[in-house]
Amino acid sequence: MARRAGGPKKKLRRGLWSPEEDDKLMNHIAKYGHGCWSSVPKLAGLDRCGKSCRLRWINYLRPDLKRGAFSQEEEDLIIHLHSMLGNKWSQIAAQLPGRTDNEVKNFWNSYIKKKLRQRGIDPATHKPLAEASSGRAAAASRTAVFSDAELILSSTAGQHMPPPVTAESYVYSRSSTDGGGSGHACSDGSLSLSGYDQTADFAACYLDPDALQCGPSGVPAVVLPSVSSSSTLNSMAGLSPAATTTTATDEQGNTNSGNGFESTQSCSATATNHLPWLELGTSSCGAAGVDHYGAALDELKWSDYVFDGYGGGQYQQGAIPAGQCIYGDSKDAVQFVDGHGLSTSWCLN
DNA sequence: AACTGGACCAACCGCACATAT
DNA sequence: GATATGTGCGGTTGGTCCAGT
Repeated sequence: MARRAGGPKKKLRRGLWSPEEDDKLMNHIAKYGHGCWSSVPKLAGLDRCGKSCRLRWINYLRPDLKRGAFSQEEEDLIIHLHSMLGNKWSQIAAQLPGRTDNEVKNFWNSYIKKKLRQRGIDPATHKPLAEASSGRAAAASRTAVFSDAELILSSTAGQHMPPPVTAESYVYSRSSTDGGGSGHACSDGSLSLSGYDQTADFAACYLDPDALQCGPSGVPAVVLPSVSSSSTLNSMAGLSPAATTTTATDEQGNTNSGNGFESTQSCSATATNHLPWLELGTSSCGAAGVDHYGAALDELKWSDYVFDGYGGGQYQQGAIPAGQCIYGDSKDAVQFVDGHGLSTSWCLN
C-alpha cells in the first residue's frame, strides 16, 4: 500500500448521500473500479472519506444488491446461521446473495430478535428464555457462537485443520477419527453434532436430531468469502479479467464463477436448489472433491473456513422435517437461488 | 393538527488486522 | 521492528417515518 502524502485536511461531508453523490460514485466505480478506497473520493470528486464511499457502495450502490423485504427462507437461514456463527454478520450475509451485513444486522436487531423473544427464545443464545436467563453466565461459554479458531473445516484428511477446539465452546466435533465418542463417524470424515453433549438442550430444542446424523452427503466444508472483498468489488466493476465474476455455464450445465473458486461444478452435478457453500467439499465428491479445492482453500484465511453442522448435509428443500423448527412458522427448509437465479454462482453474485 | 414514542435503517465510530514503507 | 495507511467488521447512533394519543 502506498502511503499518502500528507496535506491539509479538507472538511468532509457526512450524513446521508445525495443522488448526485451516488451518481458520482457509481460512475467512477463503473469506469475505474474502486481501486484504493481512500483515493476514490478524490478521483470521483466527492467530499467524502474513502471509508464512507466504500460503505455506500457495499451497502447501497452495488448493482447486485437485492433490495426489499427478507423472505421467510432468508429469515430462517439468518436464524440458523446466527445460531452457529453468532454476530458474524459478514459471514451470515455472505450466504445471502444480494444482502449486506448491515442489512442482515438491522433485520436481526429490528425484527428477528423481537420475534424470537416473543416465542420465548433468547436471541443471543438461541435457548429458551427462562433457561437462558437463569444460566446465562454458564451458557456464555456454551453458546453456539464460535471464535474463528473454533470454526472447523471439514476435510477428509483434516489437512487444513487449524487450531484445537476448546472443550467448553466446542459444539461440532470432527468425527471421523477422533474416537472420542463425541461425534458421529461419518464415512467421509466429515462432521456431526453428537459432540454436542454439553449443549444437548440447545440441540434438542433447536435442531432436528435426525438431521444431525451424517446424511448421505455428509457435512461439507464451508467457505465464506466476504462479499465485500476487494477482488469482488473490483471484479464487479469489471476491472480484473483474472477475477471476472461473470457466471458461466459449463458444458455440464453447471455454473462457474471465475474468482479462483472453480467451485462446485465437479462436485455437484445436481447443484440446483442447494445452498451454494454447502456444495464445497461435500462428500458426494469425496476426497477428490476436497482436493479439488485445496489450493484455493489454502489461500483463504482460517476465519473463512467454517463448518456447517446443521442438517448433516445440504440445506435444501425437505432437509428439515416439518415441525422440527423451534421457530414455528418457518418453512421446512430453504431453497436457495442467488441473484442470478443460479444456485452455483455463489461466490461473487 | 400537534405531539410522542417506537420501529426501521443508513451511516458513522472504533477497533483489529494486513500490508507497505 | 516500528510506524503509517488501508480495509473490513461489529456495535452504535441519529434521522426519518408512522401509528397512536
